[in-house]
Amino acid sequence: MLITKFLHNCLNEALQKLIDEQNITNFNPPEYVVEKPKNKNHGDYATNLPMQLAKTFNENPINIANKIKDNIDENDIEEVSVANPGFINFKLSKSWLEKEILKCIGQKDDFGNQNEKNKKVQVEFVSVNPTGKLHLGHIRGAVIGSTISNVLESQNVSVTREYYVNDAGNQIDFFCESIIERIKELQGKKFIITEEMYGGIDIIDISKKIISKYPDYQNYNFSEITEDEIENLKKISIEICINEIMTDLKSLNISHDNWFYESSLIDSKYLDETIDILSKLNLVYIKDGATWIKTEELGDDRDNVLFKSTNKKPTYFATDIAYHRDKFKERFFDNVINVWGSDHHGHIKRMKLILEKLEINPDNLDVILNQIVSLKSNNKTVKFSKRSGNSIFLSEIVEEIGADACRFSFLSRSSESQMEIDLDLFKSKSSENPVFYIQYAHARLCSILKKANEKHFDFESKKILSLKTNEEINLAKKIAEYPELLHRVSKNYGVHELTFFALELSQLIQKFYENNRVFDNDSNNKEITKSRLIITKASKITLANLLSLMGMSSPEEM
RNA sequence: GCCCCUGUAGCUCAGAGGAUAGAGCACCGGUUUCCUAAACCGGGUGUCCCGUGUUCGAAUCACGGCAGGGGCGCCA
Repeated sequence: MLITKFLHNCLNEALQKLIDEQNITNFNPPEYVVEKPKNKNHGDYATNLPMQLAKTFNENPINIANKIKDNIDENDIEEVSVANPGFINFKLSKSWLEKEILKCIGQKDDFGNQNEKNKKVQVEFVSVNPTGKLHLGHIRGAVIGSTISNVLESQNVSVTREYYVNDAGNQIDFFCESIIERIKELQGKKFIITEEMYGGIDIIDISKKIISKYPDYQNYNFSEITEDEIENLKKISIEICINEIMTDLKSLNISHDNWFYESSLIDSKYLDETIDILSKLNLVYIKDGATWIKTEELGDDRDNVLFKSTNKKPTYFATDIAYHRDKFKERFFDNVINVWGSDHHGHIKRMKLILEKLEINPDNLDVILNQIVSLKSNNKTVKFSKRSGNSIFLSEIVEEIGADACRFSFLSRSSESQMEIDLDLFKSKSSENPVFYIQYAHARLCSILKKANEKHFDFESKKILSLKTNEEINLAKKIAEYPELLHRVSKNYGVHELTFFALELSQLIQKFYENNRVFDNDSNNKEITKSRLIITKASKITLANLLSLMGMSSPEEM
């Protein structure tokens, strides 16, 4: 059981006893927290419960705290103390801690995992238009989405990682036009890149790949191209582009379970069916040749267009409505998590309003907005633009600083804080990235375990564990906290907490390593060696599990 | 004009009702016959953007400002 849950239970029981004793009726238990206090002198965990009760009990919180304290009787808690202005502090017993460490050894790769009820959750992330290669601005959502997926999976959630491919809008038309012009360029012919086209060098790259895979385009005469052939080239361009995106994502240790094509919603008539439902709800009307939806009536700022007047094609919003209906009504996801760039925030409200009309609980859709990543150079902010070609590609970053350092950097900021990256600083600092410190800690543990193996030290069968030094105890406490961390992150999606935990855990490991020799020349100390090998093993398990959830490697040597 | 996010140490950022506000980096000094020195130990005088309020208690909540970013398309 999670520590905080255990302590909550203890407190609730003690509180119930108190209420029974005092014959209090109509009692509403207050919201209170059990958390690790900032100051270690206040114990391992603390609660503010007495202060929250002060008003309803009309009594001094210290008195309440003492009464609750008297009602707590638990073997696993070594010490319960009351502190001003009304905290109850807990110190957990060493035997409890030792039990947790042995549990970790037993569970190995599963340590930290939970067996909650098996929910079905979809995480949709990246979903960048297939109109070029991924760049710096796309890394954040990719890293956050994949990490959330990993954490949820550890909590026994059945996760589908999905990429929504916007292959139906007019951006694709511009993309295809850009490809045609670049192929013409490669043919040595006249070409024009207009402002609305994609001018980045990645398009040249993709064009080259198209020619090498489909050599017919080598000498193709585009002045006579038919509609059908344009459609064909569009398909090919998207295919090649998606391949590039997949390769880039793979370099960051990311893969999706499902690639969902926007066009499939149109081809299957699922979009029309969905709009029909909204029509029957009297939410759809035609004005100025376009089809509109009455979102203002539902509470949005204004109405929105579903089908454009110019070509009767659906807008992004229209297909996205059908897409989300599909997620809930056809594929029965209990929860859907969308990792979106903050520029989509206006989209959330109207999507939720429509979901409600489609009899889907909007609370089952969580949107994680990550704030924009901007680039700073010479104290000036540079804006990314795919179209102007003003971007740094994901592949360049990964090549330069490595996937692990890249993931760590983007993971270590909370998603709602803006990131302004000075690229030169970002690259030059990469060797000082905390990820190497963390991995070094892991390598050092492996080195000890390797030595134990060489010496045929059997420390796992008899499991002797006796925590003595401060370093051992502090490290063990951190390890015991790990399942709590995963549970919390799976609820609040604050994946940046993982990086901070990894760093703190590594610091404790390094301190343990420096000050608590595992192998000693004195053969009388075999018991200590065995005990420390257990802690070493547990630390390695925890750190490796955590690194794996963050999508990073755990090197055994550095 | 309306909506969203952000403002905390020199820099990059955690902390989001609770006790003395933290970490990484940078900077200064020390540590190696011994499991990896990519390490360890020591060194922090902060207007928590400003103001007013709510509360036993505010960096955290409310209201009003200031500053930066994003959104308010028949783009996606």
